Amino acid sequence: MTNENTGKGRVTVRRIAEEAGLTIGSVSSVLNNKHVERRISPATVAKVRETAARLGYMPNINARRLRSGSESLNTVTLAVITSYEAPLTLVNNIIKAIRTSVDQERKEGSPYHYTVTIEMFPAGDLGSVPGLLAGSHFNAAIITNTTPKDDHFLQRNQLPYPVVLVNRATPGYAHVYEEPEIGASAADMLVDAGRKRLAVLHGSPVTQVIDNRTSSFMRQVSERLGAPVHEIVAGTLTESAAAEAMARFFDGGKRIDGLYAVTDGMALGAYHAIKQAGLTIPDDVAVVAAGDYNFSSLFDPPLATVGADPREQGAEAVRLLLDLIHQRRSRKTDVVMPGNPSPRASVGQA
Amino acid sequence: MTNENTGKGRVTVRRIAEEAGLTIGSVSSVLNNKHVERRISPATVAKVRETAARLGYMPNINARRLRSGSESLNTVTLAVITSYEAPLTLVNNIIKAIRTSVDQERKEGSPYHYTVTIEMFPAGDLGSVPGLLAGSHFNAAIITNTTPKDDHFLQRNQLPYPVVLVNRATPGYAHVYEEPEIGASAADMLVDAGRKRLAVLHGSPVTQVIDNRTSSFMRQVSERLGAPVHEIVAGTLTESAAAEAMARFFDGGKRIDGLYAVTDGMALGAYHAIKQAGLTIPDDVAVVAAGDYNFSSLFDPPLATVGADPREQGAEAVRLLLDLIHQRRSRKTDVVMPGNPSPRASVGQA
DNA sequence: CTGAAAGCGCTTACAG
DNA sequence: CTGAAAGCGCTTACAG
Repeated sequence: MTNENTGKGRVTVRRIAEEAGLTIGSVSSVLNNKHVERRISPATVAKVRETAARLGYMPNINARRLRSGSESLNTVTLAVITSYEAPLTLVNNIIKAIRTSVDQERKEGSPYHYTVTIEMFPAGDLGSVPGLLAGSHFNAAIITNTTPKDDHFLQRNQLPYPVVLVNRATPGYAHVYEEPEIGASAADMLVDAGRKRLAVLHGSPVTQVIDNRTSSFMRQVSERLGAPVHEIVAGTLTESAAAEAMARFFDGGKRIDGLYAVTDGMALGAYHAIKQAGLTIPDDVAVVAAGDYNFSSLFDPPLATVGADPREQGAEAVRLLLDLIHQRRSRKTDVVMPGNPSPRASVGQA
Repeated sequence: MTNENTGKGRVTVRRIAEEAGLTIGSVSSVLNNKHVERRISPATVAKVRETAARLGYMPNINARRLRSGSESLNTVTLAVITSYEAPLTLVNNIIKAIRTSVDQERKEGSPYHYTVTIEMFPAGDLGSVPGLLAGSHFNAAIITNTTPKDDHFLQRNQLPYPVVLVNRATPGYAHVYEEPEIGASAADMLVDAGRKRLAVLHGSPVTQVIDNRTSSFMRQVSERLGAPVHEIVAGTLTESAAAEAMARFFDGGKRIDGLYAVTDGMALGAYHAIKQAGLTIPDDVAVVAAGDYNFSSLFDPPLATVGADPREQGAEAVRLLLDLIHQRRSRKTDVVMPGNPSPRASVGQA
């Protein structure tokens, strides 16, 4: 059952042909199930199959696609690049949007065929993505969930193909990002509801968008109340990490009457901890979040949110990338996604 | 700003060379930023860049990777294939698991480099995935969220490369699937809690796993209570569709005291509708769900679940696929993920 | 039925 | 500084 290919580099059709005493043409025909039309003898077929299996042959996909002609000609490879610490919510929205846009293009008669690859990198190490600098792995990319270190990397190395950065403004690239004053509307919602002792709940990795959401909140609170804001920091951006961080905060005996969570997933964790602490929402603690999921209105009580619509953001990023590819928009285009403040029961509003 | 390439097929280095009066070697060197070491004149550099931009040149990634030598040699392309109607939760878990497994392999000195592509197909039209039959687009695949029609397709056309089917047993392939009696444990939980008027909440697309979850529940209820089960069918498997379907059900004046939702996302929607109807969980309606997310315990009240751990399932699928690739396990391997019944407050348990 | 050869688009030594 | 050529691994006419 074990692969017999030992230390001779990857197995190729040539290797199989040598091993089986045949030509590469015959080998290829059998491997592509063309042996019937090519009238290859059963013995040869069997020998090729046996040898390929024994050596653990895996075709070189690049060679196959290159050779397979017309289809390869119009293939555009799109990469969705994300740090792997970050939630995949945004990536999901991007993938779905690619699907939609590409279907649309095809209906309009576009000759292109798109392939989507996912690349993940450890936050701060964007440079480790293979083919990133050379452009040897994809024709265009949407990059998201970068840290400041990654942003510096992008600024030093202008990538030589169409790129859309989501949620981060770095000179020289096209961007789609959430209006940076999202946090200020959150602050307004809480202050307008008469809340005075406020906290912000955030966590790692601190991407640009998380940082914006946090700092614009703190700035606005300081401006309106002149009071400091508690910073509650979770280990990660997950629901459970948020619940733990909130529980620790309450265990420390601290009290607040208004909370801003930088994602609605974290708000779900916060809801749990608040209720566990015997407090009610919104009477004891009003809660507002920036939105990433699409079901905040189903929370109990329905969660007030201030973020940009993440589906629309994914769609916009894909639209922009395709426009860059087809040279319909400039590489310096910036699209700002407006916040969509939705006061709901969690801040005492219907 | 518009692409000047009109109707002459895709632009290649050759085309740029002709257009600029140069050789393809020079063109390639400039496009790869090798013009300094190759001491190419500034005039030539400018001309190449201008021409490439004007024609809207996009390199053929397959040719680049093929030519770029050693790296291409050991590249294995993995596809994650899913119907695009289905939630991407499982796909996320698979992608994360690939990342983990691949990192692990590299630490152990594997010479392979993995590339991940995502392919989506309209439920029931798996055959539309490019390169699926020929194996010309990837070396191995994890396929999930198939409908019975897709399963028939797979059975008729045995794919000529390693494949792992997730949540569906089709002859001739390796599988990872949830223990099919999940629904029975859900029924037991509700019946043991003294509930008698039960309903199941499900929706489209009806994949094998959704069907299993539903039918094993109905069978077990019928066996233990001898009573019929209400079937509440949502338009899709989303949270909001579930909320709407439940609201319609209650509006119709129907009453139940126990609900089984086939995903926990749907349970979230159901929670909302139940509370809206002025009912309490679990006193009026006990709720249990099969789990796809990882935060059911943060629901209010914490949601009882019966599903297999989706992260573990993703990890297992990837492990199996890599084993098939390296010929360490047989193509007929079946991995059954045991259910993990977690009674929680939503069925009246601590 | 099988072998020998062309060529996909590209990069990179090598020779001038 | 630039041109001409080899060759990545593969598939597919074409000639026997």
